[in-house]
Amino acid sequence: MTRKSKAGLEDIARAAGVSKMTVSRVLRGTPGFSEDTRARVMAEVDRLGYLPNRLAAAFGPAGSSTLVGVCVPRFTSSLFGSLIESINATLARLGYQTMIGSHDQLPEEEEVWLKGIASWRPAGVLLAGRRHTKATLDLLRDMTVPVVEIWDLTTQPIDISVGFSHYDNGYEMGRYIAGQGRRKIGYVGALATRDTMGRTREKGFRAGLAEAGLTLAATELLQDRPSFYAGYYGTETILSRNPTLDCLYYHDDEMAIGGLAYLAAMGIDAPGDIGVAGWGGMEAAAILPRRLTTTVVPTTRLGKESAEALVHRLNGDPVADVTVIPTRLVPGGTV
Amino acid sequence: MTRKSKAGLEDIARAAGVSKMTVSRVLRGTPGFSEDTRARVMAEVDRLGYLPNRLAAAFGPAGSSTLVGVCVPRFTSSLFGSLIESINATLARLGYQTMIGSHDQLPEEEEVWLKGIASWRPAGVLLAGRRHTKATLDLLRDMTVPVVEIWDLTTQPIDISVGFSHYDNGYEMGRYIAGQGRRKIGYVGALATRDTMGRTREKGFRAGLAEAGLTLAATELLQDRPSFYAGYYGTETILSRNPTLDCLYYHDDEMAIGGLAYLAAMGIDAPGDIGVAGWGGMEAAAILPRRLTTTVVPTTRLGKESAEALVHRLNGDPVADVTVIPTRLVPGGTV
DNA sequence: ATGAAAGCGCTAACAT
DNA sequence: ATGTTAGCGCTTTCAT
Repeated sequence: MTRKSKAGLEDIARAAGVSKMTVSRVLRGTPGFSEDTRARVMAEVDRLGYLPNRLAAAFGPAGSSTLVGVCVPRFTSSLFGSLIESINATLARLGYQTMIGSHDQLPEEEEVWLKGIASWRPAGVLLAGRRHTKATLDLLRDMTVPVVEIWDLTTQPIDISVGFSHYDNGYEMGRYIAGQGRRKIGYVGALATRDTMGRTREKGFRAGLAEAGLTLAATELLQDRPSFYAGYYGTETILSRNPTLDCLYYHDDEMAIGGLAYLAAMGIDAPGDIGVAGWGGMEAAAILPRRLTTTVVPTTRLGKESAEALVHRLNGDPVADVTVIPTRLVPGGTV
Repeated sequence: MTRKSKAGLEDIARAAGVSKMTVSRVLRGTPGFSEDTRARVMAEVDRLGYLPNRLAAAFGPAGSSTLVGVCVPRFTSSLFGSLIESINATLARLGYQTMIGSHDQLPEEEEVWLKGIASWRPAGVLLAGRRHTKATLDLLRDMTVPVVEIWDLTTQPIDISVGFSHYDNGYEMGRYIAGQGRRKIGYVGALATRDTMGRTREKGFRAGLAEAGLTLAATELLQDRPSFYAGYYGTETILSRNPTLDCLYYHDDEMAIGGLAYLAAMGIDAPGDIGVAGWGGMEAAAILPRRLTTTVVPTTRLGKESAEALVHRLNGDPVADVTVIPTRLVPGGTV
């Protein structure tokens, strides 16, 4: 089934009247051939439609793979979508191929993914997971390749960390909302049973409120993944149990927008009757009738810098252990 | 830099007192070993933390790679996000690893991506591109692996095709909108200079309108990629030039929702003053105050069926050359 | 500037 | 049930 009808180094060498080694040098630009030879070799490469076999190259003692593994919670989120877009574009530009995985906030799934990926001997991996299993950490150590932890900043980076503090994001929003005069504030989260970064933001949020002498009046943690729907129904639920809340902070913008849709459907005015704040800075948040108050995360920059950090490490260039990507709380018209 | 500190088949064989070949058989479950041997081998595998080297396995004469390449226009779209999610989940479940790429509707970018991927000798590829360069077609042929064209249905599938007709989607919406009594209809598209499937839907849309004796009254093709913003500004533009339009059909739901945001901001009522229809069936479309009229595309099913088709072909199981994934026009409250 | 030889870790084919 | 041999296509080393 997987027959190779293709020419190899040997075939080109024969056709060009040189040795395999010379062809290899020409192809990789390693010194050791004349201009005349180069031209002859390249002519044959084109004529025979030579397709390199990186498997063989990566397999050999040299072991130079250009495969990079990237694992995120999921792809169905505007934020992770643009993060992947940026990482992939950056890696592709630098000559690497991206292998993906999603763990749905389950460290065990990340572990399963990593085992499958590790056997391909990737040049490095980027992980957007909150937690890692012991087996994952052991494997990462054994792999002896650069590991970039992205999205959150970890206190103990395995290798390189590029991201920002979710705790600080929540804290900042807590202070902002308290400063707007809101007093009975609720939090609507998702993936209740899993350790998401949203929970970290919630912790920071509580601390920010505490700074102003407030406590979180209600919390609604849904089992579902964050989504527009989840925000819609989560709002319905939290308000049915706590009708007097005057502000809601959401796991992310999609949920906040879903919440706004619920409020609009019920004729509840935001920010008049109730304030709404999201997180992430998705594009849609900026074109709402009233722009959503949220924390903007520069996903494109984060993706680019994390991919570049990995490649710098591979090239032996100096890389900071921790790179902070600044986020920005953007007050909108909803709180 | 890429040193392997890991045990190989040889090490396990020595430790278990058998040959490499026996270890290989145990690991792959190929017949030819006793239960006693199996237990002994597996004990050593665990003890030594053996990590298989698929590079070597795929490289050999057997050439059994479990790498699959997937190329879509972009990742920053709710539809492609859930498509990738579904493809990746399905492939992972079946034991494959996903390598990604995006071509931004440029066949040349798909070609560049494919060349990078092909050298890793993937087991197969899934392509969501509208068009392919000649070099791409040649390379796909030379690769001798299954190729699944997804998203659109092609008249001449290279190998396997899983998708639906974008032309029919547009046609159906054209007839529907005409049937709703709209008469001065405009189309707001994106990526004007590229051959997108949106253009195919537009053609079908025109044909659907023609069926009712109507012609498209205005077209606004933006240079930008489809997005909420693009829909917002595209609507502003088309209406400033054609103030009397009574309905707008958009490249996708994100643009339609952006359009609705513009209309709301300007105090223009939908569907009262102007009708709005999108395409794709993104989740947000269903929670708007008035549900968006759109064509729902079952991205999860499409992803699953296309990935399964690829694996069936690899397993030698029968596969239909063309699989139609039905879409559904869902009338909402916007037209 | 060029070539010859060795070997990466694994599996198919062929013994025993 | 188990072992031995050969070789996948490339790059590294060490000649010349």
